[in-house]
Amino acid sequence: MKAPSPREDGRSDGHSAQTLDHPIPEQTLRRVPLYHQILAEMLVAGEPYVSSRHLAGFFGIDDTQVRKDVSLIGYKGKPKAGYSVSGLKLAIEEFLGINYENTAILVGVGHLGSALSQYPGLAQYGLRLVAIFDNDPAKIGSVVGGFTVLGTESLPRVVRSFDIGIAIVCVPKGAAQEVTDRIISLGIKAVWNFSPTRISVPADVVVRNENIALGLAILSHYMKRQKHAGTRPAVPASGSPTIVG
Amino acid sequence: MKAPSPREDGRSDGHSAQTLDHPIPEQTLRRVPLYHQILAEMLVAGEPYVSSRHLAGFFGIDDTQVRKDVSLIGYKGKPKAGYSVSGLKLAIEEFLGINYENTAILVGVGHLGSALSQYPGLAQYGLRLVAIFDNDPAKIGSVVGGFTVLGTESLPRVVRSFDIGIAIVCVPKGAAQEVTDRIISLGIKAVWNFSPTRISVPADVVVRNENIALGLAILSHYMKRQKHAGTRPAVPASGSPTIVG
DNA sequence: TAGATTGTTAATCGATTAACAATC
DNA sequence: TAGATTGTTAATCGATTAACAATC
Repeated sequence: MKAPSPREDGRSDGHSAQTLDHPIPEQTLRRVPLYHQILAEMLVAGEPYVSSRHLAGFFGIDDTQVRKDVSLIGYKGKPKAGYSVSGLKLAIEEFLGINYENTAILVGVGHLGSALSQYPGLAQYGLRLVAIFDNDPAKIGSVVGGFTVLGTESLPRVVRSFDIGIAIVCVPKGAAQEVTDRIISLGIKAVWNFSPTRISVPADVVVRNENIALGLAILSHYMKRQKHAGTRPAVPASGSPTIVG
Repeated sequence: MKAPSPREDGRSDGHSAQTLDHPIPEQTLRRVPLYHQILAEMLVAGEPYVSSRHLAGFFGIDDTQVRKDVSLIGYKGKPKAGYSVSGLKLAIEEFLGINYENTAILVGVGHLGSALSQYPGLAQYGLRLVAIFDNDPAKIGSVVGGFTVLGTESLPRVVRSFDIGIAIVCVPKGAAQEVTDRIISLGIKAVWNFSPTRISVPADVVVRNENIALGLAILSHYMKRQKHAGTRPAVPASGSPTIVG
């Protein structure tokens, strides 16, 4: 198997469009959506202000870390009061770009694709699903989550008419790269890949390879360690929470 | 909203059981499952050896990084030849604990729970799903992915009879903490949480909070940056791939 | 005002990368 | 053997945490 050589063929399998310059640390980018989640719950609970210390407590991190992250996204708090919950939440949304509505299509209406097409979290983060596709004649024409499943021959027409920004790929392993190449040839610049394999894209396209099973592998390792840890004396009250992406 | 105080109440929302000592860097733990995925594909392709340089190429990282990671999991390569694909793959499986069969239950048979109960990737990583549960009378008794949906009153019986290790939680936001507490009271020590909220667990329980929408937030930020990056001259051939968990 | 909290600079810590001897 | 590749120690880089002045 040949490894991709991004320097030669201009393809990469990461957020290559981002790597041109790095003003925002990757770790900050991982934490910010977590803050957003807490802030959304606080807003519902009607809490007007939150301190960096309080926010840090949810993740077992240092409060300086929170202040630095907030500073990086360009939001200012009030000394003594803390951060405005609604203000910081909005600033994060602006920073992440989740209040711009992004139109999306989904390709591959299997179990996972079907679940995603009905997942309320997508709309919550500004994603508007416009159409779903499959190449199985038995599925084409059926209705899933309010969408009529279209055949892949309709891809060019739909992508052009709706100015689609994101393609969600949920096809089987063997079809993932081929489907992705085809979608990209239609002009789509962002791919959210849920197929159980990594895909490569040209340097001007953003891709995020999700792999649900990878999370299981990490969980599995911690379970194994925990079993063995039981044989050693436990150190009480020293376990602080860890964020594991 | 009150932040959890792990030092006081012994609860945390991370892999607290792991934080007692840290022999393995968190970043290594994130990369190792990615290596495994590539090695699995290479094994199918019949390639006997792989060099650290080749493996590193898939992720745009330094080959020294790969050698250090491999060294941390305790596997040895052959100078000049590289690593045995099957040997390293097996060593990773041993290290992650994914060749020990873990029995699991799944609670909450909504769209996502239903998709997960039929996801072939679970078995691939050593997870054996034993039963699925819901509290909706309309779902109880129906068959999803080969499992008859059980009512939650059957939880104690099933957990005890099958020595269940992992609970996969796919219930709505409002029910997640309550369901988790109940499961833990039955003796389960690992929770894989797919509900769209963070859950807290006692220090001796391992939890992994997955949130599909967080990935979308990160992708969204990169898309936004990419749009703006178009106004600056692009630096060609410098974009190396980035792993974004 | 006094006290609490932000924002930022400096110090520490950990992770990545470079250098290179050991090995086949 | 010569050349390629591992394994590991040292140097660099980046991220976290500590310290503290500024602010309300």
